Amino acid sequence: MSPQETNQFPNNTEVPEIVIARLPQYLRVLHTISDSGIDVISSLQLGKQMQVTPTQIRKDLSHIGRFGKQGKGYNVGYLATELQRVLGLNKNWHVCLIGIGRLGRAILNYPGFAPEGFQIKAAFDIDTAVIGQTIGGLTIQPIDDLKDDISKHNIKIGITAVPSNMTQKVVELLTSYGITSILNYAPMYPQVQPHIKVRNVDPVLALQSMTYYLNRPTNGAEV
Amino acid sequence: MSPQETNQFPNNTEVPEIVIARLPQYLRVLHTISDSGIDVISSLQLGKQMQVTPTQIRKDLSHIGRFGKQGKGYNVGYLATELQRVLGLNKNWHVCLIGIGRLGRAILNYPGFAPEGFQIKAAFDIDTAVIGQTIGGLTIQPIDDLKDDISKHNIKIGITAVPSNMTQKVVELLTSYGITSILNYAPMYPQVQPHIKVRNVDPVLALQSMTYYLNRPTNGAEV
DNA sequence: GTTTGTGAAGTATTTCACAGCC
DNA sequence: GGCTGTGAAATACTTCACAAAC
Repeated sequence: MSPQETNQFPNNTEVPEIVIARLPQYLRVLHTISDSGIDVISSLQLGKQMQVTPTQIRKDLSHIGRFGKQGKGYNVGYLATELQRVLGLNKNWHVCLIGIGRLGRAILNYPGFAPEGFQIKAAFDIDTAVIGQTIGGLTIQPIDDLKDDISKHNIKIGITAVPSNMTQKVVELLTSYGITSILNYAPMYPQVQPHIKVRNVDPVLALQSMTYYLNRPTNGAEV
Repeated sequence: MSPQETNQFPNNTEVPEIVIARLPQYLRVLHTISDSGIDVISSLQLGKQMQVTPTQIRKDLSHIGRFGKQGKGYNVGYLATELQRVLGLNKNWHVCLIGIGRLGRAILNYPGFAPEGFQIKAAFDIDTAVIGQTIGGLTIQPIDDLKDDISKHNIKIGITAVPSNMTQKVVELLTSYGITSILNYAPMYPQVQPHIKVRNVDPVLALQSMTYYLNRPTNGAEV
């Protein structure tokens, strides 16, 4: 396949969402591999490093294109670039944050978003005691500015860090202004239309899904 | 089935992990339903509220027992209690935290764990500038105390908030001391033996799995 | 010789549909 | 009449196995 072919969608079937969710993980590992000076890697080696089967890597990648060379493997830099392109990570995304409580402040100060191309351009609250404060270089605004700021700053992603009982309302506000991607930190899962993507960050739920196994007799410990 | 029967394992086949991961979500919604004064709920109503199919709820619950009444539905309080029991959430769990950087501090101050029965009993770091400080009522200890503290405080769960390049080592340390449940905040997935459970909290990965859809022509937006 | 990309086979998970019970 | 619990059917996902490419 010649490089100038536009092959962003090699077939007309949907890429399974579970595959999409794995691509950023591949990308991240490719970056560390690239940093260590390795130029070419096989699905076998990559799979060993990630503890996934090489077949899964090849099958996943086959959903979005053909990036490898038989007998060789994948060019690390090229594959990373292609994954970034497919995932839309070759540009910056503008994000807004709703809810400047304890958690919201931590998010504003979290240094992990910007280097990955996610820039928090505006932050909102309803509490007049918070509005006007400057945190992490951003001045907190009243929620009424949300609509205008979304278009002004070309914001495509919303982060919600408001109390559970307000989250559904805030999510509906965001989607009514055209936001289709939401990262939700509240411990409840807002209901949205199918074309809206929500990812929930929920450490308590993660803990609660492990205690089940702490209760069992230690199966597999004989390994 | 009489209540005094021990039916914690209605059959000898494994409960799928994907089912276990959904049970805490059911539990959470049941609590809010209970708070609103409703005593009995059908899988249809519950499914509407959670936007999942009633069949899935019934099938999931059937893996761990029979909790409903035909023609009626589920007693909210009873089902919640049973889910708590099966998940091991009817007791407190002792947790330790490794890594007291910016993120670790936020975790120590996060008020969401304790009400759900997860108590951070000890916190560790290797930085002598941090060791000895008191944060959120806990005195930060050197990592060398980890082994003793795990047995002293009956700690069963570890939270890692150390840099990516140290996470694998810290996870191996924890598992070598008998920890089998780990909540990992580092943006890398540590490799562990099959009987060790790891849950990763990774907001950047969550964002990166949404940008794919932001790039597409808005499919489904015609709804 | 090595490794990809992929149909086919095999598993896992979800949904259907209905007997049995309230 | 309404709803659960569950085999059977359908769908989704993973793994196998191998032809084609290097």
